[in-house]
Amino acid sequence: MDTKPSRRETTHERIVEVAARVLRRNGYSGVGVADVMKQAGLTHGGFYAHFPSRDALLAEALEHAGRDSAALMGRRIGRRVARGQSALQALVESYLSESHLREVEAGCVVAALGSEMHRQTPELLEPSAARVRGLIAMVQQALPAGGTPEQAMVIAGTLVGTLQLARTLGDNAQGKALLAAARSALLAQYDAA
Amino acid sequence: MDTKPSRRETTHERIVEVAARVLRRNGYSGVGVADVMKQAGLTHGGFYAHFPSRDALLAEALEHAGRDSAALMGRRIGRRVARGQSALQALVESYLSESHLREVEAGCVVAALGSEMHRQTPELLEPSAARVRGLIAMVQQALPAGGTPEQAMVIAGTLVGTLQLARTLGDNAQGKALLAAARSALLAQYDAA
DNA sequence: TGTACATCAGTGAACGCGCGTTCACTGATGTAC
DNA sequence: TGTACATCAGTGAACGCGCGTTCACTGATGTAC
Repeated sequence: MDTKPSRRETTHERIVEVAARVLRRNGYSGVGVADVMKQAGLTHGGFYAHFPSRDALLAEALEHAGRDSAALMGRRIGRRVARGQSALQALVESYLSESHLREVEAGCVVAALGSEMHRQTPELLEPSAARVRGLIAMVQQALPAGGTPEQAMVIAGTLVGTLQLARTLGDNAQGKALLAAARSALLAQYDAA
Repeated sequence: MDTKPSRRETTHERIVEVAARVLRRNGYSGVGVADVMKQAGLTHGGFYAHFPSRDALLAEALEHAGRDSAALMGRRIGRRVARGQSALQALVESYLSESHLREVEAGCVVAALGSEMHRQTPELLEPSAARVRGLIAMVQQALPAGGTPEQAMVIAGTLVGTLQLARTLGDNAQGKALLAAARSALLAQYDAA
């Protein structure tokens, strides 16, 4: 059923992909129309043939970034589960990995934007809140049988907060110590094993 | 020993106080020189008699915001301890309170800026990282005897992440449920009682 | 205590720059016959 | 299959605005005698 995407659709998608990475790397206010278009191989004038406004791009970029990082996380979790880890252990160790510490622009959008989300206009707040709900749902799915929504919320908060603090302290012993502390605490408390 | 502060020092302090609030409310990029000066009752031209650059103001504002919110939190914790709560319970319930959910501009600077900190230039990154270490130290002090640095790190991460997610979901049932879930989980796990 | 002058905090206009947005135009794609 | 034309994606110059920063100036504070 999928018809081949038009040139226009391909370009649109490419702009959103670039924006989804820039958004995570630089934050909401760090996404510039001209910069994104340039990275997509275009000139900035054509932007408004694709989006009614910069905010409309950001809203699409948020969704794309959410799907993108969930897919990446899903692949990593899958590999760990195939090696015998529980779903929760795979999630916690993937999320609180040193790769995720470094790969901001491909990583969790909630960790990348968490402290800025509540300040956005409704047009961006709603899709941002949806990313938070999505993260909590992802954690919930990884919980062992009997895991409660409350547990999923707390774990999601711990993942996001710990990753942010670790990124601030840096890709060094201090940051890694934070990740390691949270990994072992979460697994000791919530993993069925 | 303190000599009365000069007019210049009083003004300087007032500018920093305003900036410390604006910084938490609007984020790093939301602090404008003209806006801060206006809120301090001045015109923007005088700014560079007080600070070599906007970044220098932000560095001072970070420190001020850290002391400011630590002092506020300290007072609230003191009142709860006087009523018989443990230090950890007082910290957790103050930090994850609905007041703190709402009072962004007087609240924890790490929660307010967490996801933006790692993107700052060294001049701002270092004072930001110092705020993170300060928060972890504050948690450590509230832990019961035998509490480890690793526990302090995880609790700090959970506090910061949960507050951010709750703020994003809003001052409503969803946000409050997040706070409540984290309060009971943390106390069940780490409070000596 | 009172006056004259030097110092200094703050004013307000101006600057250069980057950004989001608009728009007339161009060159390529694709359709009609 | 080939040509003529319409459609459409992308170009690049220009706009208005806000921002950080500079600077000559003013009015108030405080010191010297």
